[in-house]
Amino acid sequence: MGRSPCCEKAHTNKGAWTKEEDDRLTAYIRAHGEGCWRSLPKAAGLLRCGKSCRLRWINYLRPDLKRGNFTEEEDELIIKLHNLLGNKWSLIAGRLPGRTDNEIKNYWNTHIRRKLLNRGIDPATHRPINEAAQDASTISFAASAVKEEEKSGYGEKDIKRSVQERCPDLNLELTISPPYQNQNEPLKKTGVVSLCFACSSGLQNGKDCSCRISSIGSSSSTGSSAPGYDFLGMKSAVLDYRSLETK
DNA sequence: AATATACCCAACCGCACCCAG
DNA sequence: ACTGGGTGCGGTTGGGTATAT
Repeated sequence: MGRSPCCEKAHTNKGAWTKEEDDRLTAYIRAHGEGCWRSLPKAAGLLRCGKSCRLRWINYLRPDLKRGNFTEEEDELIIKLHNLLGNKWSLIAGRLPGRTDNEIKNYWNTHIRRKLLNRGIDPATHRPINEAAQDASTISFAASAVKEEEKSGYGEKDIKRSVQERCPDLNLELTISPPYQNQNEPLKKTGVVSLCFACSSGLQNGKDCSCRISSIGSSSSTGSSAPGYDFLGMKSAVLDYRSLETK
């Protein structure tokens, strides 16, 4: 059977958009708003697939887009979010106003990957490359949940549902486990260790480390005795995902 | 100056999810 | 419960541009 194609490919333009097409699309969306992408091309007089129109608008024509280079702060935020979320570019983009998932994905693949590799960090696991190779254990909640479910023999849908059940609407109240804890390194006597991103990525006391002072004597805002980790500037063992809503 | 190579990014493709019927 | 249309997402590709040889 198969699904019907999203558009009549024989009569649609492909490739780069012309100025005229951009103008038509922009004018139409300004007049009628977003949505109904399937019927939009015809209504707007465009020989384009609806998906293509949506992509062009979202990634290029939207007036609230922030063009230009990523700042150092954006870089670090992307790295932190990727460490937590993995390749969930749309979720990451949701935390970077004016940036699109496609833009962030491209930026990750062309700049940040290399940046992390230069730091000796595996961009996939956010752990030092040599150790990431030795131990492929997971670093994110979702990934570890998937791994657990895989062991138990559930299918992909079950896995996703399970993650979703644990994280309804991604309003997750997660306890973030440290991405890596060197077994040979004893915990600080207080038993409460607040790790900055550099440390949690395996660069303890590196030049990017910002927790050398805060790691002593700080405690989790939850008041629990569990170790707290400084993530996204929140010295807490719990990350509230309600602030990570999707677009 | 010409050619090769690397890099960047817009756009495409296929799949999965959501939801109305 | 099932089906199919609409939409969103992530991976990949291809063409343009910059840099190296």
